[in-house]
Amino acid sequence: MSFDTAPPPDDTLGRRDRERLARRRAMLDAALGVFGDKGFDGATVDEIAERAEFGKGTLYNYFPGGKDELYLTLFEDVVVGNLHRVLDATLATASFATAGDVRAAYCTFVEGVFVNFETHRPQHMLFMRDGERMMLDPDKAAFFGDLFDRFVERVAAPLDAAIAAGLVRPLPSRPVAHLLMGTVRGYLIADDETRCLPKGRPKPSPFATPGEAASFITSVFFDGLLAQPAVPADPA
Amino acid sequence: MSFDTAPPPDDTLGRRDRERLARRRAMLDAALGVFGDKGFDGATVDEIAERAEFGKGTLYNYFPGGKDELYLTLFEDVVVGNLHRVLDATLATASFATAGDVRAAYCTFVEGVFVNFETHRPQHMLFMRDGERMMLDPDKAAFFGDLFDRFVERVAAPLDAAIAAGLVRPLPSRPVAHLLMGTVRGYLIADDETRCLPKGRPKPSPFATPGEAASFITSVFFDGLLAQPAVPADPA
DNA sequence: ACAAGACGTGACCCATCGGTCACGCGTGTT
DNA sequence: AACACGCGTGACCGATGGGTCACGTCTTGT
Repeated sequence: MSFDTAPPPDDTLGRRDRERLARRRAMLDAALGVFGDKGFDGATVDEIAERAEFGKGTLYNYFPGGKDELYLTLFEDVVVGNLHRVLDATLATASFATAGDVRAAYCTFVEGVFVNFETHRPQHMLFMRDGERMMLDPDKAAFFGDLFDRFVERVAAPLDAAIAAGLVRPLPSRPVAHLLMGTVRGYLIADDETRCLPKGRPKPSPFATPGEAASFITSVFFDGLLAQPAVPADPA
Repeated sequence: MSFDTAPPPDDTLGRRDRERLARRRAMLDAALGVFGDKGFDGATVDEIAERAEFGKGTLYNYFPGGKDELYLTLFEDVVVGNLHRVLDATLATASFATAGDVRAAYCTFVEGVFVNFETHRPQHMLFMRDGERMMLDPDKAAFFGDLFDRFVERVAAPLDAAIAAGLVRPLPSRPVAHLLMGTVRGYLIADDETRCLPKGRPKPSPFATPGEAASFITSVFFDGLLAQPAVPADPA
């Protein structure tokens, strides 16, 4: 597991500063691993320090806020950062001429989220699992709520354009975006729940690739379940 | 907060047995409150015992498995029990003649879940928040996965009928049910996340009543987002 | 009325863990 | 080469909380 967030090391930085940066990264990397494996409450600062191959004191030099600071930093930089980057690479750069374009753009976006999830499962499970727990603390709740809210806003923006162009039904865009993100999240959580099933029960989500799962969700979301209108699904 | 799950006290039981039952209930009730307020890790057995107005030792007499046993019992009896009862009262008794029937039945079901959620927020947050954390332990993961799986199966069954009748597109029913439950869950989680928002940001989900939220989700799910087919939404 | 046992009790035990701090090594400076 | 200081270090501390157990009380059966 490794970051793909940090900006390329800036050559204008002194050696000392670069070393500091590298250590910070190593520590966050280790924290990510431990948090991912054990969850927030299950993780211990000792184990993080050990995995980072530093003394616990050193860790507190770099992150005086301790466990919480590590977690929140990780969350904002890595998890939310990843999601925004997926968004940048898909929805944010899309332009719509037809309803099929909208559908395809959101499908690509959702697929991107799933791929990102596959690649960085631990940090996302961290998000899914412990983010919600943080809601119990009002300060953290505000922090998380704000991050989520900002993200939803960016997901909603292209929808507004599509609605203005008459390509999508005039539903309120923010609730739709909210629902879409909730769906993705709920799907991933529920999927994880059935990952290690007892006996030989058939998995309820038999999608082999993120692409299949994404087009399934997109199909439901954009075309609806009903047979009546027999939507001629626009090939991307 | 109080149970609405326990079967009416059986008169065939001796006084001793009825007392035991009542105490169990009081303990579970207290545990539910504390877990709901503090989360699984945040809750302490002492506080549960105190709120139940019993000694800690007594609590261990009734639940030798301690904290875990309390939590798992609670989860299965209360949370999953509630959901099954909602399902019994809605989907399980519905019969479909038209596509509108299907749509209405699932809308009622989703609304039922939302209403239940409003009424029993703590236990459901317990489910949302800490259920996922339990996945880290393989044994518990099997337990939760199985419960969820069984529930999904029941949600999927009416869909099969609707598909067989040609009312719903021939999508695989279990993944659809899986997705629907994931959506509801994701919606509720995301909604909770924005419940205590900083500043005066507009809430992304402005639905005042469970009914509105449910018909919104149903509309997206059944009619799709696209404007093209202009689905004539069947009034229930 | 007395004995016996069932059951509630909370003080106690000990493991765990987040966080601290006095020490000393190594680096860079004079 | 000697000195000084930044910084890494891990032993240590205090709090917390899950789980136990010897004791007392209250019911029950004789």
